[in-house]
Amino acid sequence: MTNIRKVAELAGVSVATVSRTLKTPDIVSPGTRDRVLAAVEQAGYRPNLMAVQFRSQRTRNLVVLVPTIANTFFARVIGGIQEMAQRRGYGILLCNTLGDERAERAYAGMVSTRQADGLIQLRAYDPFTASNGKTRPPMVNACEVLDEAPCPTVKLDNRAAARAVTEHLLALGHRRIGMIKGPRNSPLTRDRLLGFQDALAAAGLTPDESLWCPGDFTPPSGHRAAGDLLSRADPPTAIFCENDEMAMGAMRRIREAGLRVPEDISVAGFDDIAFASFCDPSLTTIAQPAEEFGREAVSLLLDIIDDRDDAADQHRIMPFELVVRESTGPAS
Amino acid sequence: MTNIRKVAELAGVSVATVSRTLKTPDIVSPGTRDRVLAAVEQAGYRPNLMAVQFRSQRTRNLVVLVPTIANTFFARVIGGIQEMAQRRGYGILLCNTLGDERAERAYAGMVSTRQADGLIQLRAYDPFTASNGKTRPPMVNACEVLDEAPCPTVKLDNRAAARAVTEHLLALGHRRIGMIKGPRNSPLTRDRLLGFQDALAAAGLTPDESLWCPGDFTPPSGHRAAGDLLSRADPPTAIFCENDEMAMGAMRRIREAGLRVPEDISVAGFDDIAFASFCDPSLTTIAQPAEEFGREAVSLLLDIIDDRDDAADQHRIMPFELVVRESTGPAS
DNA sequence: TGCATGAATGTAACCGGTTACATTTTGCTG
DNA sequence: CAGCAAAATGTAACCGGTTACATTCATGCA
Repeated sequence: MTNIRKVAELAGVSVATVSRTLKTPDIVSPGTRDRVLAAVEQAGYRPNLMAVQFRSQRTRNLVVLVPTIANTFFARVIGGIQEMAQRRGYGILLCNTLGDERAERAYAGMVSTRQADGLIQLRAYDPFTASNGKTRPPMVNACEVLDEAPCPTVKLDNRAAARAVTEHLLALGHRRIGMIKGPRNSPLTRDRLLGFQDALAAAGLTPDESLWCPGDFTPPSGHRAAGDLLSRADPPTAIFCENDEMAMGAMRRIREAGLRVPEDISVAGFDDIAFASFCDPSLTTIAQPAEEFGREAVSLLLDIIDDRDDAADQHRIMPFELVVRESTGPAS
Repeated sequence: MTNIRKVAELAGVSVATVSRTLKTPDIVSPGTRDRVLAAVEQAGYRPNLMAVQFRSQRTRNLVVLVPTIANTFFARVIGGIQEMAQRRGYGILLCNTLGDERAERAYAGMVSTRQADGLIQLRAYDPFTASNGKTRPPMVNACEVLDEAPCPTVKLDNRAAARAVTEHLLALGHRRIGMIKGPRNSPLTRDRLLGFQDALAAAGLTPDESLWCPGDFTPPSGHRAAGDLLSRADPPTAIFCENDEMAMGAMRRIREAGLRVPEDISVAGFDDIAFASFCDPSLTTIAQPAEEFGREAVSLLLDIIDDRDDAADQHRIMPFELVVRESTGPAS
């Protein structure tokens, strides 16, 4: 392996001069500089970044904990994370946790053990809970956010967005509205449910909890839940799904039952994934700036790492937009 | 920072004993072992992995170059990579390259500079081409594979798979079959096109190149290309899309034209992404073991890294399966 | 010419583990 | 109890950069 000593020897200078030529060329005399650069070229020298990182105690890597990379929305968020990280000179270590807290704590250890400089968590769980009293490693919580997050957060006003969807359905004359929820115990699911109830309450309706079905954000779970709703004696005229993937599954199930969307049943989703505008019928949903979530999370995290004073307590609320497409129509 | 010397002091032993207690506990006497472990506990000691990696010249990280993480198929492949890497004790550094060769070469540098131990490339490009005569860093090329890959590869027999799809369409009586291609210059696109031609030739048909439209594997490009095909004087009765995302876009466009799938036009895709079975109509496609691509790639890469002798020249062909669903039917 | 000053360069400690080799301790046998 | 092998532990070099501090050298001025 060609190291800095070999280059120094080749150029007839000391290792310090080689290091300086590469890091602060202006304090090296032009003659020496050229000689060193020629030697670098000749030896095909690339600095061993492990040594650099070790010396500087900075890896310039960030750990990202993703519940499921298979989820199209998260894929977009990761795209944004990746883009901003690259721009700022950081790499990302992707960890697909499948929501397993033990795995998340293990991955979070990569920050404690200096494999990475910070962590972005896309789920509502603090993997550093158990870390005993020590200073918290740099972390940002985005997308699905803890209520009392001990770190900066980036999230949507899920309650307001869910309310907007529900109000849209109410305005179309729907009164019995089914709900396909996300995983239990999630603040995100809870907030979307609250927004849903807010809208019903504002319209003077009492919510019917028998129309709330559990799901897990995958198309099959939406399919199953919709089947459940359709089998009721008095099925809903509209279904609000907490994400688009479940909405796609639900629409499929409705058609399998011989019913049409939106003529017989309206369906709304959440996230505005790429397929939302290409499926049939195209999906009414809430558009979120997914990539922007990622970019913002990286930005906040690097603020902590470079310890900007005001960085620790930043909480960003990202904008949403109700996108009305073909899957919702007047109540029959 | 608590380091190994602090722990050694606390336990009243040498740093070597601490190191041995953690790495090879069996060669340390039980009494000392307990004392050291207690000190580790008390000090809250976590080994600095940067130091470990630096010393051992192994990062236990792998770089993954992915053309677009937004593509559902790649998301599954990455899932498989991540799973196998984790199982073998490696982390993955994800790089979303968007097909930019300059970026790919830059990321590949992470291996040359020891930020990672190896690289998985999911696109047909060798980011180490320019590296002058040196020994090639460990690399595996998967999914979209170079013809004369200088490393192990994992791929599908794209030609045979495309032929299978086309034969299915021919069997349904289709004679004018449109083709929506992937990006030019891609061996993958070329092979799928060859398989398509193989089937036509075997059926005694002469291919009509005017029915081949360019696309880029995204839904909008499929949408556009389908519009193009429909505007022909004599549009095709079936369209074979080189991936599912374009097929979704194409189906959308067909319905916008007031035509039905498959009654008026059949559509077939490639990849069998999650939505293929949930869209309307569900999509006839080629199922690929996406996660298995990822797992296999990691496996081969680690074989090279641990230099198993026979590792360098392995080429895996993964199985495919034609999945016939609702989007293809008899020619009208 | 002698000396001060600053620029250029060299020397070596350092980061925190690992491990070859040296040294000490333990346990066993005759 | 001597003597030896094996087990346990300690010492210090090492990985490859960075950088504080030391040293050398050139320049300008009195």
